[in-house]
Amino acid sequence: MKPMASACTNPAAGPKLGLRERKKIKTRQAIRHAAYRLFTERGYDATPVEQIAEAAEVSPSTVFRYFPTKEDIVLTDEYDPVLERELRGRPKAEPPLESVRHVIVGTLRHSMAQEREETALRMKLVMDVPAIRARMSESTATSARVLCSVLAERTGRPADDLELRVFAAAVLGSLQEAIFHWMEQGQTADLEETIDRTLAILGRGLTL
Amino acid sequence: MKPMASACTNPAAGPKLGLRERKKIKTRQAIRHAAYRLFTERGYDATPVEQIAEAAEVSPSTVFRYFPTKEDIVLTDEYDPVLERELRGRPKAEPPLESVRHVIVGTLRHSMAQEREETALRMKLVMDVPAIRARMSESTATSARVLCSVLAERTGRPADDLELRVFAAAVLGSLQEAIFHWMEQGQTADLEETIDRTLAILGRGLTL
Amino acid sequence: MKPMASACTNPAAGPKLGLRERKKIKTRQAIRHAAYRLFTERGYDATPVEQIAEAAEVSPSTVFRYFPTKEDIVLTDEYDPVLERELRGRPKAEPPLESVRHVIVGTLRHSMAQEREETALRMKLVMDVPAIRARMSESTATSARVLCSVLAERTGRPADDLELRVFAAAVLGSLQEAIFHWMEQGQTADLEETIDRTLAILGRGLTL
Amino acid sequence: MKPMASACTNPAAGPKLGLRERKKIKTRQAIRHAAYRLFTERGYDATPVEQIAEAAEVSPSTVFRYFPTKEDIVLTDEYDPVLERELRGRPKAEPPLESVRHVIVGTLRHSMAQEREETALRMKLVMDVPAIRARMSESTATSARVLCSVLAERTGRPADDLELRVFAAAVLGSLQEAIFHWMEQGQTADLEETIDRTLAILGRGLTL
DNA sequence: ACTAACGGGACGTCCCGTTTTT
DNA sequence: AAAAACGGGACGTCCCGTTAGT
Repeated sequence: MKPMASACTNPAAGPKLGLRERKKIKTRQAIRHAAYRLFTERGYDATPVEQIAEAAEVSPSTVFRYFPTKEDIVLTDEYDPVLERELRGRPKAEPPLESVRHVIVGTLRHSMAQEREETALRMKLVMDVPAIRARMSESTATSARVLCSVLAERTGRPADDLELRVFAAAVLGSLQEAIFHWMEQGQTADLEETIDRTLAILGRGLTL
Repeated sequence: MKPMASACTNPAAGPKLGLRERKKIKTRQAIRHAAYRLFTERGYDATPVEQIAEAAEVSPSTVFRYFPTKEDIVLTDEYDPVLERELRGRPKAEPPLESVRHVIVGTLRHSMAQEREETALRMKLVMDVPAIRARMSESTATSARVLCSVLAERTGRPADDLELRVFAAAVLGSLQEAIFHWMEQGQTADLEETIDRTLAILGRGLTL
Repeated sequence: MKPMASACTNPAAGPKLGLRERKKIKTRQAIRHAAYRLFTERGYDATPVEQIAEAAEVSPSTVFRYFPTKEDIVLTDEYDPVLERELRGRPKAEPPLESVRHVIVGTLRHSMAQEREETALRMKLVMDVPAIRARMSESTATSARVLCSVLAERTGRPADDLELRVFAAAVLGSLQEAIFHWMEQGQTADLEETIDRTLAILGRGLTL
Repeated sequence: MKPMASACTNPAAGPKLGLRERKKIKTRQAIRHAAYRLFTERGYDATPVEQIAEAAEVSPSTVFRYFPTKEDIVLTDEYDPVLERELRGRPKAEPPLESVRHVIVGTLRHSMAQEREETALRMKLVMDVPAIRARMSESTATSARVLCSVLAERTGRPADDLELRVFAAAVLGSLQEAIFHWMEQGQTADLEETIDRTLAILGRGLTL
């Protein structure tokens, strides 16, 4: 579940990390931030990696060392482990859709509070840049697998059960659509409420 | 709705087309066939447009005129108009999910009958080649818009109604997943039945 | 047999070639000449393709269109067909070693007369630049195959006959060594005589 | 003379080496083995040094310290000193070609007995991978120099005598060709006999 | 009109030398 | 002293728009 939020790679997180580790995290963020800024200013396709490197004050090689491709600058995040952990933390008896709802809403709320700017830009990029939107589907697929595996465990079904996979695909696909919808409305609506409505639609069965 | 089938661009289809038109369609198919063959032999990324052109006995420029990008060779099809027409042809009173089911199953049955080879390869490519799978999401998005617009008309809702969009996203996302599932099972199951089950899951409401 | 001479790609050769063809040959030569000049001035490794392109007044892309790799600028030539033709032109009854001698000496004489500068530089590059010397062995292998096939025909043996292949390998290997030897002597000796001696050594049987 | 055999760097060989020395040799072998395995699995060009390092459980820097370049992993061996020693060990009066025959056959027999697997893979790599085959010629050139110097001593000629160099070039070139021939025949023939025949051809004088 | 050739630029890979941590 | 990370630069591939020949 990385739809739209970046992982919380707070450099001050653990005091256990060596200087090296901390520096790496800082570099990673520097690159991402520089990229986001430039993407906003002049667009994704019009921003060569070289300029990102320059803005982040690293060499292009370094950018590629951190992010295998340019798209990964936007897409790589560390959310799936979070998703997995949070989901496992929900009570076993809770209806799956309800668990998902809690986790999503919670995560999103956190993102919007901590890194509103960046989260919003990320959403915008996913919406607007075809190359990124395209790559996004890979991310979603990964999250879908994670979701499946957690639900498989909880329900005792095999992880490649059709129903499980349909569940995951429908939920994640719809959530992305919900976010797009919300953004196209100018972000005027209440995002959480939009998500609630979306999942409710899925829960009640698709009729119109 | 192009998930996995190519449009029926049979050059002998309509006797109405002028010689020029028919030649164009033939070229288009020659390129596509050459591309498919090469993609199968050596992989998508390892096949430059130039080789496709060579195999199809046209110039790279020509490939380029027929398909704006390489990915479009795989993805461009002419299905959405078909989808739209078929959907409109369903009785107004029919539940939307049922209409979709009819259209999808019908289309797929036709594809598998007429162009089994190519349809299968196409599915395989969509599953296996990241770049294509990625672009696929664009296709799906387009189909989603078409689906929305038809349903909007039928239900009298606005085309950007949240519920409509969630409906479309959930249905199309799940269908793709269903097809992947079916392929991973070695295509042993009955595809139509798999689709029926998938849509039934969505219709009854997502519970596990 | 491209050991050290470049093919005679005289642009004025055939009056039959269209403007397009002639221009291509000119471009090819322009690139080669520019490269040779720069290699001489500042060394092979120290000359990036970009500078070659600049000097030849074409774009780097064009350089790569003409020569798949930088090494090919030095190594690609069109000599094997010449070798083959000339060899076939020799009387069937002539001892093979004698035929080879004639062809080599003749070709070399021609190169040295027509393009002395370039031939010499080429030899020097093959001697001095490891990467080129390395690639040279590929060239030699190709020539060896050509030589084998001609001799196979003449003698009625299969082309992969051990004796044939040993013949070709020994001859071509020794010739290269002879040329290196001649160059290291400061090109003071008579090259043709050096070659004669070399082949005589092979002909009489390796003893010391 | 490293045509195809790796030096016997058995870590348990000499009890004289200090612990440190032995560890170095082990690392060297670990890297080489890892590299060989990966080259076999996925090809030479497709295996970055970084992966080799990973597989050998050392850092890329370390690989780099042991082997100046990637190609050296395959090519660096310690055979020339062996060649030299063995050659010097042959009786002075023995015809040079006979001495060479003895040494080559002996060495090869040993390699095939002790490290058949690795020797075979090495031969295969030299045949199949252009980059390695190319670098091989460097090796051969070095061996040729060694061969020349030994023969120079024995015959009292200068080391850069044309005849000496032709001798060495012809012998080593032909030997490689013989090995290729033998491999292409599916390694069915007797390798030693093939070598005997090859040197006999050279000894009797090149006629067909 | 059609097609070949070119330009220009981005991408991503690799290599190897240098600087920084550990 | 060993390693990790970085810098810098070259290479070669690809794409797609433009120009120029046939």
